[in-house]
Amino acid sequence: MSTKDRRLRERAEREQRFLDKAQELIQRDGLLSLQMSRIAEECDYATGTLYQHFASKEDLLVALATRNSLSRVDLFERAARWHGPTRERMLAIAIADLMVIRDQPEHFRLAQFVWTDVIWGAASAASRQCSLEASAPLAALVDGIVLDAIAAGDLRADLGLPPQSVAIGPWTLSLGLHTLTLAEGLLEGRVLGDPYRLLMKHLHYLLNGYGWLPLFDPADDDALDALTTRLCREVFDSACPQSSHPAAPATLSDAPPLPGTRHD
Amino acid sequence: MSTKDRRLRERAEREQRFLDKAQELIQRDGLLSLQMSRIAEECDYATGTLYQHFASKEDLLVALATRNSLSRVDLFERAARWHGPTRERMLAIAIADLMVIRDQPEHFRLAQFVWTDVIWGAASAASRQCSLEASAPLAALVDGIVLDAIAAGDLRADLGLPPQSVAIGPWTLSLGLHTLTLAEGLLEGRVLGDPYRLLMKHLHYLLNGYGWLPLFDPADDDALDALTTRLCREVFDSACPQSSHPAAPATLSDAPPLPGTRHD
DNA sequence: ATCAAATTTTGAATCGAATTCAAAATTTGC
DNA sequence: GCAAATTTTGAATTCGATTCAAAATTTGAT
Repeated sequence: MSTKDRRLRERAEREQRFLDKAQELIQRDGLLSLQMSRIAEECDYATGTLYQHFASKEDLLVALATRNSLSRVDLFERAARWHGPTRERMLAIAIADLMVIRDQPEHFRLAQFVWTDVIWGAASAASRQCSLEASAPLAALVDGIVLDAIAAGDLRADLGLPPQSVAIGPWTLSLGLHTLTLAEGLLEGRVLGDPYRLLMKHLHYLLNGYGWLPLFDPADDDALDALTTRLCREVFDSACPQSSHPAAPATLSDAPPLPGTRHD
Repeated sequence: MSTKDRRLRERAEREQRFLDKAQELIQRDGLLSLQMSRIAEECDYATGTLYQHFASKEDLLVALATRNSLSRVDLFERAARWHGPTRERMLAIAIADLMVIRDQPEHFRLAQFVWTDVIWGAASAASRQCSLEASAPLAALVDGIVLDAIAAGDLRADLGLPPQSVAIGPWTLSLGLHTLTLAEGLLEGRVLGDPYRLLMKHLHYLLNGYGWLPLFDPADDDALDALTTRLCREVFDSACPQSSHPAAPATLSDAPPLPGTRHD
């Protein structure tokens, strides 16, 4: 029954085109002004057709965020499967995150918005489920690094945390800092640079706290930058997020402090 | 000119009543269904009057979030001014945060929503400025703890981070974990309990990573709970967030792992 | 106390955008 | 080639934020 297959495929393709267009419109006009009718119109479909794919705007946003996260699996896989010390593989995951923020800040903004109670709660259970399932492979990659680290003796087995929970630490640190950096808007312009070196520093301190070998002294800025740059190159063949901008790679001390806001 | 004063006071009072009502409606019907006209109506004012105080719904939300954060200053002050080891004072700040989440999860949900690019970006510059200023005192309290720690020799002075940036670490860790916990919705029901013990654990590992004395081994669950409980009691005269629920204070190992989703 | 100007309040009207749904078009099965 | 089933269409509906002209109130001067 190839006809049925074809229709299914065409339908899936159309869904992707809708998502592509949504992404494009968000990029162009911002998340705030995204209109369902505009998405449909620019794809040469009626509004109602769009609603055959996504039950609501929230569902579309969740689907887009889900697709975005899937598009990063290969980047994360590269980090996780890299043949290097377990600690450096975990760092590479964080760097992958930074690269995504550098290249597609919209992706993070969308994710941030979607995790919000208002959107997440308004999306259908099916969308949510789908989103959670899609992210399982990513989580598994990170968990795998932790397991390898324990197996290799780089990390104590008795941290009092299951491996998945260890991975939560670096993850929440990144999530929190990205949130502050983008939301505060005080760091705008110089998007990458200091806040992300700050993240790497805190990350090293956290890993040191776990006793994840080999320990590293993040106070040595030159060594920190060298390590980050090396990982970018060796793992991703990519320029380091920090040095990709013409901004201060040399000056370290005149970094303006992060904004002094409390979230709650 | 007392007449003018009175009018100003009455106006300020009315603004507070609007915010009170907004809070009440959010509590009752959720952030999603908050309606401007409803707020005005239930305060026995016309919609237009509400708009004399807040130029837009976004501005009202930012104002409410700002007020919420101000309402927590005394809690944070208690933690910061407590006479105890600097490390425990920093922990107390995190515990204060946990107590707020326990008692007013809506406050965090609102803050999370407001920091979102969509809302933050749509609010007036004045609202944003006001919000940032309001949070400066909170930030200063935390920074003070870091300074005290360095002065007391509990913390190296050469972490390679200005004091404000050290404070960012615990803060982002908390922010990130709260975000995951509330947004994922997978931990619903048993709101406090494991995820927040997890936070305390990671926090200790991070502080250990900084070398913040005295070091503490978070793998010892009993000691961890004892410390947290003691701080709740001594600093806040309050029940510990973790044990305030009838849920498992004894069982530790059967904790379900946190959800395995990646944010971006 | 009284009046005109200035200010504030009112809430119905406007407007924008998500969502629906009956009619039109297309596809399917025979 | 045709009737039933499915899909698409986009104008109509609906909801809710925002506006604004008219009504009410307050002010300041006499």
